[in-house]
Amino acid sequence: MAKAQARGTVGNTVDANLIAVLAAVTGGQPRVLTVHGGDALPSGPFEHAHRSLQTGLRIWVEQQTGRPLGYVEQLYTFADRDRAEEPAARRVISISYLGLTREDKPPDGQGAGWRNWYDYFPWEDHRAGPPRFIEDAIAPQLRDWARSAPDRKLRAGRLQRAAINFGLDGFDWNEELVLQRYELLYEAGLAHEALRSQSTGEVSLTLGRAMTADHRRILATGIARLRAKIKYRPVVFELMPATFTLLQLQKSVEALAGRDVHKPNFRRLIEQQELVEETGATSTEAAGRPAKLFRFRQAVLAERGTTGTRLPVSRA
Amino acid sequence: MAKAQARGTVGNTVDANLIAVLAAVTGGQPRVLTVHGGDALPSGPFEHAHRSLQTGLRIWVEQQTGRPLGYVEQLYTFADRDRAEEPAARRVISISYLGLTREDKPPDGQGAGWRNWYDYFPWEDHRAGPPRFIEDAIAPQLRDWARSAPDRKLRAGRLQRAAINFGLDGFDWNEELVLQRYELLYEAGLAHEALRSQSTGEVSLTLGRAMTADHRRILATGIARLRAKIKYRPVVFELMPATFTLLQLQKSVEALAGRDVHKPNFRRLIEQQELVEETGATSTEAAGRPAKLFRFRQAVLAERGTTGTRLPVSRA
DNA sequence: TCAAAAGTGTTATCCTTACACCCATGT
DNA sequence: ACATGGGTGTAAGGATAACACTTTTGA
Repeated sequence: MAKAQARGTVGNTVDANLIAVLAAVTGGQPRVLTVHGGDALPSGPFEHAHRSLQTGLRIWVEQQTGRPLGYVEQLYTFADRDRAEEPAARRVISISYLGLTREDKPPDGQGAGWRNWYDYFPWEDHRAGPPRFIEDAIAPQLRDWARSAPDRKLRAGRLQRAAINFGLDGFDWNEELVLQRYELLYEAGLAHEALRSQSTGEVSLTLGRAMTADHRRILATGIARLRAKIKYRPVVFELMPATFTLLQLQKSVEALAGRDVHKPNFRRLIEQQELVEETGATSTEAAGRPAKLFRFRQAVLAERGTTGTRLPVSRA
Repeated sequence: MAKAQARGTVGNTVDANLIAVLAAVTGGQPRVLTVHGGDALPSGPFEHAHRSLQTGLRIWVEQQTGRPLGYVEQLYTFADRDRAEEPAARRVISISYLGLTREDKPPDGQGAGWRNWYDYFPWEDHRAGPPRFIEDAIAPQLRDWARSAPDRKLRAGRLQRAAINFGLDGFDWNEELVLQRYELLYEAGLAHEALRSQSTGEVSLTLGRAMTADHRRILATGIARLRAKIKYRPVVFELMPATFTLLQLQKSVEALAGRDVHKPNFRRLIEQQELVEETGATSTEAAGRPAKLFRFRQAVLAERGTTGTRLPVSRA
């Protein structure tokens, strides 16, 4: 039965590369772990000694960051030659993962550090409403690009894609379309990573920091996955300290989703779903009335195979 | 920046294998394409000549089945040694895909053929209510397995997992937990593919046909993904002929989801979402009053980046 | 006339979202 | 007093699921 796998494989071996989008939330901001002085995701080769891809990844990340890896899920595997920088004498397959941690201590040397992920995707942060530069700077450039299409139909298609993805012309903003937006900007020539080296090395405030190779695409994939996931799986808690107030929890969700949430309804939703339990203690860290401290009810992971954290978005 | 990728890769090359879950719906039954006389999924090596993983997969599947591949999405990549059959002198990475087609003509030779996927997962078909053998045969075996756990806590955990996954003890059936159910049976020693060769070669009517290597796990992953996806993306139409009646559409959805749907509400939901448009023609194929023929409104793919086909399930 | 399928009308219920408001604490 | 955050009540609107019923065809 395994004959087909043996046939024709000679000379077609590849290198397998593991690459991680490691996310945390600190100070109300979503962060991603970068290495090599920033702008590269941690990665390393999959070795024969590794029992599985995930264990290989864990080993690598722990070596590079000095921190154990908690929740991990696979993102995507690719081997496209399109965007490779080198002519590639040998073929490389990249298997990407999303990991969630708490940014409790600074990562070990080697240029590793945490970075606000909106540095790379400024247009994704709608917590104070849609950033003005979407209408002012991005939309015009996308419309120019649309107009440059050879035929009428293609032009209309491009305009519509821009409108849907960026919430223009009456379309609602959909925070999950992170990857589609990045791909659109890339297609429109507004996100080529090469731009960085050509220019002064300065970073565009509206079009974001570039990253090594196609790491920004992988990061976009990770953010999109996380934004979708927080709505139906209780993964936010992987990013929270052991105890937290409901406002802290809300701020974390908002940081990830990039949009504001309706406070009273958020609290009801969380409590009604019995995702958390009171610790009995209260916090006076923030101004105002002391808040009850909560902890995640680990039991829910066993009780429900499914279940998540719905977001009562604020349409205002 | 690519230094980390170069370091330490020597001697760690692997073979990359592409493997496909190809689904169709015919005669109201969900089918999966198998090769080698059945019980193996089509697969083949990823070659350096392939521009990307997906193109490699398309080439392979088209060779093995003589049919072009339509909608394709990546499922999962794995390299676990756990379930490998051979001691594995060389390491193999398998990248699995889900593809959707129409089973219009029989596939070309080489032992390829379409098989009802419930042959492999009999417990997944709840279209006529939960199969009686879940309570009669599967549940008792799972409870025995739970009882065999060394400590009290583990026993309780196993019982609860069984209940959640198979809809026992008052839990609702959740059709998306296909993979979790298979993994549970596997863990409980009820789904080891090895059983087939040990026994008379006969197939258990309640525990399903076995497949080569870990292909059944991959198939479970594909079914789970498809069942989740039909609820928020209009993918069913990939499996439908150019024109169809609403009942045919409903039957296809039911075949995939493995559960019945409320007819009047399903029709309203589909029409209200404007996923389809009338062709003007009617069909008298089935008994009863002639039904209007519809076609998928291709425009929706452009109009919405998102949107799907909700299921108004029949709780009866 | 009956079976089989196509369709329509309507209702009860729940969930989502929003609005309005009060409470407790520190400065 | 007031700013800041905590917390409760409730109502409008929409979506979901169910029930009851009529219509059109072929056998």
